[in-house]
Amino acid sequence: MEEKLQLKSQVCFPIYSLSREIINRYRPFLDELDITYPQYLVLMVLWENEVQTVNQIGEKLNLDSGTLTPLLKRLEAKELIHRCRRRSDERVVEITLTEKAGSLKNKAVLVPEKVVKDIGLTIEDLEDLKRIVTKILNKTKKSLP
Amino acid sequence: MEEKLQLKSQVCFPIYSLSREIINRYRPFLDELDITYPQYLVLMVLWENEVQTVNQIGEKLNLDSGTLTPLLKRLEAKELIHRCRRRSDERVVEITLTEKAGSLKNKAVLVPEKVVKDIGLTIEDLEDLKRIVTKILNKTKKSLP
DNA sequence: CACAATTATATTGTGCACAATTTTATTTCC
DNA sequence: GGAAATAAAATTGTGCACAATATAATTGTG
Repeated sequence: MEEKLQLKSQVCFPIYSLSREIINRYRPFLDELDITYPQYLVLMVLWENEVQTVNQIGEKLNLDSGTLTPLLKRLEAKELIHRCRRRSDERVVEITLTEKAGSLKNKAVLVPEKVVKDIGLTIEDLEDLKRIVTKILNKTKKSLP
Repeated sequence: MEEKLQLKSQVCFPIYSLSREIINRYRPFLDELDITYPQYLVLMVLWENEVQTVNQIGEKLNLDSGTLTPLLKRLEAKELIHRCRRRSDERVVEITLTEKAGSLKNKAVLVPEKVVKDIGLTIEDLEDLKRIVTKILNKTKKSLP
């Protein structure tokens, strides 16, 4: 019993720890762009497809409206997005990028490689990590109720 | 540039995503014990060593007092820990487990394997994941300023 | 011994996450 | 066409994370 409860034998703790650690490494670079990591993720989703509903963004990031609504309002306050209800269905809020967000993209694209270099990760590290994490993420989705 | 900014080519997003996913899988089991995942981590640290200061807990979990102080007060309110200033140095708050926390341990020890089974992870998944995540965590620590 | 520097924790403020509930709009089905 | 069911966001409330600052005790130094 003792062994099972030791932090070092836990599976989730290293992942939880690494997730926070990497986000902390992103912080100084994202501070320069005046955005947070979750805001950066939302912008990435939008850079891939410039018009999306709150729901569509939420599905891609696994975040609900309770998280997204205030986050999107902050992005709107920074003038990086517009929030506008769809004329044909007023329940839906469509999110679009502003020009300011477009010009941010040039700087944003450089951030991940800066972080990787900063930490000192190799291509092998990244590929190993991504392969196993993606594999397990797929299992978590398949095993849903 | 397009490719670099796609969510699927990001390193951190899968880890951030997996971390939240696993914590969500822990939730139903931890709900039965009436604790959260971060509270569970603090208890694990204490089950390894029954008397520790706030600082010692923070070092093991990489959490600061801004996070730990309110969390520890909630654990105290649940009567799982005691908080007591050290007589010989009043700056230090020593955290000790209550008997109630001791009896929780028997149930807590079973949680991780339930989660692993629930998701459908194999021993190989776990070992692969832990090996690469730990390797990268070590790099992040070595590369600190 | 006094006082500056250090140490340990607490406080404050912002921003996620997520559950539960509410609001408003749209469909569906008699 | 109107009530019930459904759908999309928003709201509310709790609990982390983390930066910045404050508070209080201890230690080091002249």
